[in-house]
Amino acid sequence: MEREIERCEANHEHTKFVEQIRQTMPSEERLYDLAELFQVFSDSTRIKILFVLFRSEMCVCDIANSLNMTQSAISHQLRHLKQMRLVKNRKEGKTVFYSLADDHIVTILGQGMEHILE
Amino acid sequence: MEREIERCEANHEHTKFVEQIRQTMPSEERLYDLAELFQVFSDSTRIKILFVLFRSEMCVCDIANSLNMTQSAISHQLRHLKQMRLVKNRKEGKTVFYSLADDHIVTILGQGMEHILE
DNA sequence: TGAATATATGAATAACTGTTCATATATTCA
DNA sequence: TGAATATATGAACAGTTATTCATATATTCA
Repeated sequence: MEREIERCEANHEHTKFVEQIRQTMPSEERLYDLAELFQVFSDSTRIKILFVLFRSEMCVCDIANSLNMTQSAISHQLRHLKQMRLVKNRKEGKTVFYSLADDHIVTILGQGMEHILE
Repeated sequence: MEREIERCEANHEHTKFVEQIRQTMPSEERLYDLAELFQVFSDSTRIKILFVLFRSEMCVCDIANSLNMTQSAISHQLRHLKQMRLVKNRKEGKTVFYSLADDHIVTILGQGMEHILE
């Protein structure tokens, strides 16, 4: 798709093109939510947790052991993951089992992995 | 130094699992790279830039105008996007045109958008 | 050449984030 | 009951980050 090249000179703030972009851009709120979602993927501890849960549901203690980290650190991160609806949990006695919430997670991680391996 | 493994009742049943997970997990380096990639998606300014470039290539000045931000702020962010190979650029005289680097970006943003709209 | 323009970048700062530590809550079972 | 266990959470601290400001670099053109 070819496009006419616009020169950067004073007063292009109101060019048609810039106006179009401003109008077709998702709302500030959605863009913020989107950034917030990816923010959850932006920490290697949280990514590790997701990889672990990709295999099967697991309790907090086992996640911590698998990743060689403290229960507290994992619990804090699970909180973020849950808030962003990337994981869900179920309680069984004293134990809380976490699992992946939906399929977007696998796709997103997969695409990310493809990108960095290119 | 290896941390002491914390015991929980559930853990007794899953010790073998924990070992398996440790072995099938991607390397620390890859997990770190993956987190770093998503970190780039985790700021709404950078997401806005990607949305703008999704439409067509564009010079720094026009991106700044479209988003109503300073040239400096945009330039700093484009640097991050370029470092992570999410955008590429070409120079034409004084002007530098940026564009999306590959298709993973569209997929990742699309999946993210689907997730938050659910 | 020098003025004008487009972009890049270093430093500073305010805001944010992940982990640890201490402790709270919730559940089981003796 | 109370002890033991699993998880959650508030506060603090160290490290990171996005923007601004000032300025540098690069290019065009008169």
